[in-house]
Amino acid sequence: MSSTIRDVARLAGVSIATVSRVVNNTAAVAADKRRRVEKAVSELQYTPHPAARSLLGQETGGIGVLVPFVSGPFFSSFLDALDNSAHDNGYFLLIASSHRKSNDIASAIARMQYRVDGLIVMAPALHASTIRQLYADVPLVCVNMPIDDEDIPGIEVDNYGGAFEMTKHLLSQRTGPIAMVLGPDNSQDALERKAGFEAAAHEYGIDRKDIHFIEGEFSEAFAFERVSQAWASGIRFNSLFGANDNSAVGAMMALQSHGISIPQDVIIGGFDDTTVSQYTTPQLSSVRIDTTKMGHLAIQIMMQQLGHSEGPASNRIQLPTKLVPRTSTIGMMP
Amino acid sequence: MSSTIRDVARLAGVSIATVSRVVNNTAAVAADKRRRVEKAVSELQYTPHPAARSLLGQETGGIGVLVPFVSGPFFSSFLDALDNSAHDNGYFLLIASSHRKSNDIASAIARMQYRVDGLIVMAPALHASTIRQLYADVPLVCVNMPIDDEDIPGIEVDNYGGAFEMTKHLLSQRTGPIAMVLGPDNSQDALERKAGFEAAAHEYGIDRKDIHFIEGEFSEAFAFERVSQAWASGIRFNSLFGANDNSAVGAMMALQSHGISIPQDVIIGGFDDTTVSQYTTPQLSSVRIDTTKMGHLAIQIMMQQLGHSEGPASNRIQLPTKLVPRTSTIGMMP
DNA sequence: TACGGCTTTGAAAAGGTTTTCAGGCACAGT
DNA sequence: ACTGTGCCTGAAAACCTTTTCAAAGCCGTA
Repeated sequence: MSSTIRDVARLAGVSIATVSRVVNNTAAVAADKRRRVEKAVSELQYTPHPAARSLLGQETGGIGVLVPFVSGPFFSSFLDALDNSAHDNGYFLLIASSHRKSNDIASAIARMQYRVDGLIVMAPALHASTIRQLYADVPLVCVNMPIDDEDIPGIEVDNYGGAFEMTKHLLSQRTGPIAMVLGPDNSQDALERKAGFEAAAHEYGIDRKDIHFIEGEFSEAFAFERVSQAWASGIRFNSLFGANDNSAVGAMMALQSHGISIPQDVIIGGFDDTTVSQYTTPQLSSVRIDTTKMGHLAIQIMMQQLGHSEGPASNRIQLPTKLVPRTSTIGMMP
Repeated sequence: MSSTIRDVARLAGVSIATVSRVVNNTAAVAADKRRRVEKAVSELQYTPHPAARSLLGQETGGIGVLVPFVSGPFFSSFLDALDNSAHDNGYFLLIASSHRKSNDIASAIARMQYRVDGLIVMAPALHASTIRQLYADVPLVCVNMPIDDEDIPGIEVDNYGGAFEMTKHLLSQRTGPIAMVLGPDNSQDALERKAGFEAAAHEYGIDRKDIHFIEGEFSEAFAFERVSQAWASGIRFNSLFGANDNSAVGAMMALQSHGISIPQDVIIGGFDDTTVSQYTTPQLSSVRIDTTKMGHLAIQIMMQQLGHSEGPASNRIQLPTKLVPRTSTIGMMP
């Protein structure tokens, strides 16, 4: 069915070495032979077998990507950016999701052995050095996760700063008791957001007993339930910060179902600025992470690691976040 | 760094053939040698080089996936299901997006040559036989696109039926002039939805001059603009069907910005039942496609093609759609 | 004419694995 | 003791490509 370099050589009346030279444009070949080879290549629709190439230690042309989930607006727009940039650089993506379970990560990485030229990993519950240990032979770029090794390049999101800014925004609109729906506690980004929240609350002099933490796991349903419980059990607050948009939306629904008006009674802010935040009523204020830029940067750093380009000056980038105020936090001061 | 089958053989004091037999469990091996080999394997952390395997015509363990976009709730939840099922079957995914441009599809497929054991393609603008031609050597499963070859397995979404049902729903709530925001006209699914819409409108005896088509391209912004224009230019209708949720939401925003109340003045239905439909005000009625099931089925059919399992009885499946009525279509009869 | 240097070419090795083929060995049956 | 049978094992071929090495051809110069 498919033709090999031998078939091409035979048809063109040259040696396979010459065919290889023409195909890869790697050395001078006489004009007439070059033409004959090119003709044979297109006639036979010859494509070099990538396995043979990578067996010789050549590049595979693949970049492995590990994310907690494939779906969801946050991850999928990151993947989209990754896909675009990779494609532009002549690479393709091998994608695997871990669903936040770390044993899946190990097996996914094992399966990528020898198949990729580099690895882009987002695993908020793991440390970069753990990943590096799992697959040491290949350039690694860590995104949005704790990077505990100087030498591992990566992109860190300013979760702390974003949460700090959002919390300040909330408290500047409405002071008094405040609540936060947390994220999963093995998740570094969730912890950083919590820290930013706390710092801002302290800066505003909010009394410790007026700071309420509500458990969450980055999901709308869970947040709905826990916030509902909290409110029913008498916990009161003037403003609420959700560790991500899902949690904030769940909280909004829960409070509204208790007859609370947003933003008149309670103001709410989220994190990630996913698509939904524009469609809730009121529209949800959030903290934007530029996932597209994050994807482009990740590939850019990877290309640099692979020696294909100059890349950014440093291979350790802090990605800023941006407060996006909407109607869920715009209310009158009491 | 990484060890080869030769290193294992040397350490265990056997031939490489024996190592291969132990690793693949492909023939009887004396108990003591087996143990020695296993010890050596774990000591050296030996993993067979996939390139060498696939060079021998073995399976690569990869499945290529081609989708128009990676992001967006519809595609990403499909990808998520694909990823889960593939992982369960020991396969990993090579993902590429075409961004609806067909030349990208050709190059993406070319890049997957020899790297995958099968191809799952969703390319609503292309025909299955075109894809087959592009890469003939490998099992193909086509999803949500026109399948013009008896022998190509695939999953067809009942776009016609879904649109028919939604349109009937709309007209049963509110008769009279009706509009539809179309999809891109090279997109088979968009055309089927249009056909279903027309059929239902005719069945309800709606006069041809009371059926308005508004251009669209499956995007919210585009729909917003065109619907706004249409309304401004005096076109009137009691109900509107968006070829997908994005278009329906765009239309809703446009009409609301003209002071029209949904559902009091105009009722609106969409298609795809993406996440946003639950967050708009009013909530958007839509037609659900079970993307998770779609992904599972696609892998199931692929496994069957690869001879790994029985799979469903037929490898040509019509995936039903389901009407999900919400508040955007619940209004009083005039 | 002879020789050095340059360009172009092909033969062959290497890369890591699976699989075929044939040989070796032990054991049972005669 | 000899043969047949069956199980284990290792050598070697095959998969497809890139790259090194050496040879061959050609040109110009001494």
